[in-house]
Amino acid sequence: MDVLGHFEKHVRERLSKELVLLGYEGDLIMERPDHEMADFALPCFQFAKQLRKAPQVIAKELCSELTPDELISKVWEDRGYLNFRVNETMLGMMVVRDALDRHEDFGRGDARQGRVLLEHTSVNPTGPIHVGRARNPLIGDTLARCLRMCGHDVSTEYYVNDVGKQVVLLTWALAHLKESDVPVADRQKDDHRLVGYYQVANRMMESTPEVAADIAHMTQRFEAGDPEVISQVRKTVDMMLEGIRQSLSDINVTLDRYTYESQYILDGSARKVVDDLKASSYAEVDDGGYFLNLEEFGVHGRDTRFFFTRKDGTTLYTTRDLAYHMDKFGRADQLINILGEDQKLGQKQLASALKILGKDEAPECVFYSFVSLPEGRMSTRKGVVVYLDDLLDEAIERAFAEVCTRRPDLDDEHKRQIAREIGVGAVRYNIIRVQAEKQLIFKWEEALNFEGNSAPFVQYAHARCCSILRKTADYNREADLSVLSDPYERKLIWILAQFPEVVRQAGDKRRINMLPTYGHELASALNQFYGTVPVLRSEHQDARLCLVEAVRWALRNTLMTMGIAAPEEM
RNA sequence: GGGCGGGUGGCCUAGUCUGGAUAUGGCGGCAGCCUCCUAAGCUGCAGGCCGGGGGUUCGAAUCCCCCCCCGCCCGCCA
Repeated sequence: MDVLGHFEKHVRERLSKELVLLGYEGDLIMERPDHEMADFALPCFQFAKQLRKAPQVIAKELCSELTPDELISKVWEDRGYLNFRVNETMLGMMVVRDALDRHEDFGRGDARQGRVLLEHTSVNPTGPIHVGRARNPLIGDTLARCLRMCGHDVSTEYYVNDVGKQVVLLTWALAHLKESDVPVADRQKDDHRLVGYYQVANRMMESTPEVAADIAHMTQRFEAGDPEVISQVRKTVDMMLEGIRQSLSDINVTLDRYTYESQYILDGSARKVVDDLKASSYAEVDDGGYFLNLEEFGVHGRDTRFFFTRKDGTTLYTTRDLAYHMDKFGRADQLINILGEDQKLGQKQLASALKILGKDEAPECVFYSFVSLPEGRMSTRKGVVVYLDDLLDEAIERAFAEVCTRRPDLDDEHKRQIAREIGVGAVRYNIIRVQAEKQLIFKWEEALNFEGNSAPFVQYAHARCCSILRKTADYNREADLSVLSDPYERKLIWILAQFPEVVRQAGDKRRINMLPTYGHELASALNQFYGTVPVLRSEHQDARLCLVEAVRWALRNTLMTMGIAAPEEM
């Protein structure tokens, strides 16, 4: 158990014992008030009814029984609250020691049972990733890192949509359009080069019936299993996917596995899903197309009919997705999907269908709202987009300019390295820091924010720690930490001590936005300490160096779980 | 029409699950701080009927009901 958790458990145990003596049975709720107020607080209103006493009286009675001990330095009553101050010296010694002993494992939870399969990104390979969709890989990758930090065994997966009209259309475009037919791409990466073909072909399909018929014919050949078309489509998808993979890699996102949708047609598992569903009592037919009646699964109105075959008997996207989920359940104990909010109904229907197929668990979903532009929604098809690659380039370029003015002493390669780490960090941080359900409007000046609540702020605090540590050849890591009693030191220790708990909660609650919030808070406390309390050449130099190194590990580990580099100088 | 999610100072945002003591921070604004460990920093000031209305409660940003605004979804598409 983490150090602060140990303190809290101790307080709870002592409280429970006293409450039993007072005649109270039941749970007790403790709070973490503002640090200036107290460390732990017990609102005694919760006991008033059962004990038939005023909260103030209960608090006073508890207060007189709960004498300070090794872990608790102060207990006092205040308007019905019983407040606690922990023994800050003890907390400081224990938590700094923990960080200095465990380094990159500081904050890491004990190994947990079961394999987690986290599906994220899974964007259609029809164009480069735009910032509207970038929320998906960033939430997914950060959650994966966070869950691993919590002690889970996590593997990540991208479901590649290589079946259907969209990819056939793109394939058709590559075969029938000349380079001169499409606008010149801004960059030579295949995803950017190819998206122009996709956009032009979409317009042609809408305006000229012959093209639409041609593409429809190609789609039929594809679905009939024509090996030539299938291999052509696969080739196109792989080109596009390589570009997407590169973009993901540029923002520190790598996936453990790419699973192609076509696999489930080829291996017959989609067909098996159709057969199994047809055999169920929920299956009905309308004009040759089979659907499930989901009335009793709480899916009402027009959404009740959940089709799983076309009238010609071929499978649908949803059918393949069912086969994919059956496959995933065979490979993991727990499924998590990161999805856009437009997938909610589909996931509900999918969960019902899985139940019909005999699975009693449903995948857990994290939904996010879309990022839009001030002008409205982004669309790859219409070309109304800001691509992730462009945002990233801009961020890195601005960071580079900033590094050049601040650190002219560094060589060019080093400056570029730091600029990359800052640019990537800023982009990741700004998307991750807001709650997933909140709708975002993309604004360049916000996405490129390098001050205040931003990645560079946290990275800078880390670099400051490194800078101090770098200036001392060596120091006594066994120094007496009980001298750390300055208010800024105590505040810093208190926030440092929250780290393991923050990681745990961010993972368990799937609320990764707690990580940037915490990172900012810790960095801010470090900056305040830095500005007020001298470390080098001070009377408590070694103890303070221990604290700085402990904070450095916490900052580094916070940044790492967000997929953001922790530069040693900037 | 139905379903789901958001609404917190000028702008953005934490907290809502698990109700508690003066609602978290940032941006922007104003005023200060670099002979001292990197000023991507620090300090101070101004700015809030937590969308509106009812209810539950000793106590509501948080729970319940109604309403308003914004987003998303409601294809034999993917």
